[in-house]
Amino acid sequence: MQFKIEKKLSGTLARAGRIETPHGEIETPAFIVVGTKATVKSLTPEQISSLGAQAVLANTYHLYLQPGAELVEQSGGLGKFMNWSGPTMTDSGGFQVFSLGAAYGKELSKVVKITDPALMLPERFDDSDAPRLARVGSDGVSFKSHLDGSLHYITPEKSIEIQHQLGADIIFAFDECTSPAEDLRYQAEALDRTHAWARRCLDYHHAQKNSQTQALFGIVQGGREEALRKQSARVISEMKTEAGKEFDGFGIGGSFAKEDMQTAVKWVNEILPEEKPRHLLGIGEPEDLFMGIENGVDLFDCVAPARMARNGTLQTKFGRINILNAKFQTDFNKIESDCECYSCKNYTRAYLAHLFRGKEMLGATLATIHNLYFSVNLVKKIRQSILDDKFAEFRDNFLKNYNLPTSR
RNA sequence: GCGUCGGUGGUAGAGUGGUCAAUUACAACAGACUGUAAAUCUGUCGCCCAUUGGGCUACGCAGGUUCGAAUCCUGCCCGGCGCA
Repeated sequence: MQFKIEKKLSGTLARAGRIETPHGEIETPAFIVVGTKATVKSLTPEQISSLGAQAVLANTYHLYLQPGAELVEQSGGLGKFMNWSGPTMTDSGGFQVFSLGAAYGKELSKVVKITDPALMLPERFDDSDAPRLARVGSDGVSFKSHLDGSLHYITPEKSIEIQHQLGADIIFAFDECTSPAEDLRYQAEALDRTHAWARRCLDYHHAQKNSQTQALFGIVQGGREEALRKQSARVISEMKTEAGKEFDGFGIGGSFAKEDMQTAVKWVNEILPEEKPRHLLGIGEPEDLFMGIENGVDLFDCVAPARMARNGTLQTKFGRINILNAKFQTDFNKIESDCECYSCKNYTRAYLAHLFRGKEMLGATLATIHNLYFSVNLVKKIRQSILDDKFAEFRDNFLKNYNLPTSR
């Protein structure tokens, strides 16, 4: 994998560039489409490609459980298996440490509000006895399968081994994504673990020949704490094997309070080496994309557009609409005026409303095409605005419209 | 005509003397969703005020029994089934 910066936007950390992988290029900044179980839910690869997506991110934990990493390997690797010929990535399973662990059964999500009850606890308490499917040990994480209850112990080496079998172009170190509700003591402890695991991932990766074709990104954690974030950025970016091998790029992970996200990203990206790509894991609402790019992020992935699409919420430049609202039954306009996606070029809001009310599968497909096009294309337009030196103008104009509280 | 079973909120369908404005599901109306435990979840869902709460009208129609009836009795109307 190689990364080239084409243009930097002065006065900010923003840059436009391109990543070369064995399966093609990714022009950055880029919005990577999520295909957790080797499928972007409801879409064929042709549809993924024609909406403009450049790469697909799948998940180690999910594919390990089903259908199994060996099987994917036998089939010729992730891309071959799912018939996606472009670049692929796999997340390490680190997010599942959070979503199936501390966040299991709770209302905690990847991004919380600073006023969230979970953050407002008068005192921290130990809830490690609460039901959860993932438990952190010193050596790795034990998972109780959400599919059949079977037990699995994932170590850093195991995660990399699975990711080697899956064979994506870019893979991630196994980390511990922490809850934003954890106290400083726990965040520091978890960060030490994430660093130790990163080291083991890096060592294991470079001991295998897969390291010649697959790139490994290290993940920065540290929660909401400036000192921890900066420490993590330094540790991960300076980490080397005995032979001097480093991470090929970086992920910025964690569960954020929305209000803290910008500062956290900035702290980190001011430290990470400029010449390597940075991926802001799991983030991708429009405001976040502008924020991330302005603060030096090259890659995003986010399930929100696809999930929202399946649940009937569609993106427009004037904000979201819920296609299930009564008024759309007789609205014969496009989902979004001026949108060039397949769904907008061929169907009306009224038709989408009908499909959703009838619970027809095509509704999910058309909505997903639109929402993913919206996010992918938004980042492409931001990229172009960097190349044209019109970033601030484009951002201000977009956000002004997007946040209009008026009719959509 | 006789017998029999049944008529409950937009729909289906619980309830069979007080804890019933009435379980539940669907529909309807809104909301949420950020490295996918998610084609999911949450709220509202007789009318009128209200902050907790209160008032009113309601379980085919009309009477009745009872302190109290969706629930019991009588008659009527409507529907299914059986026998003529």
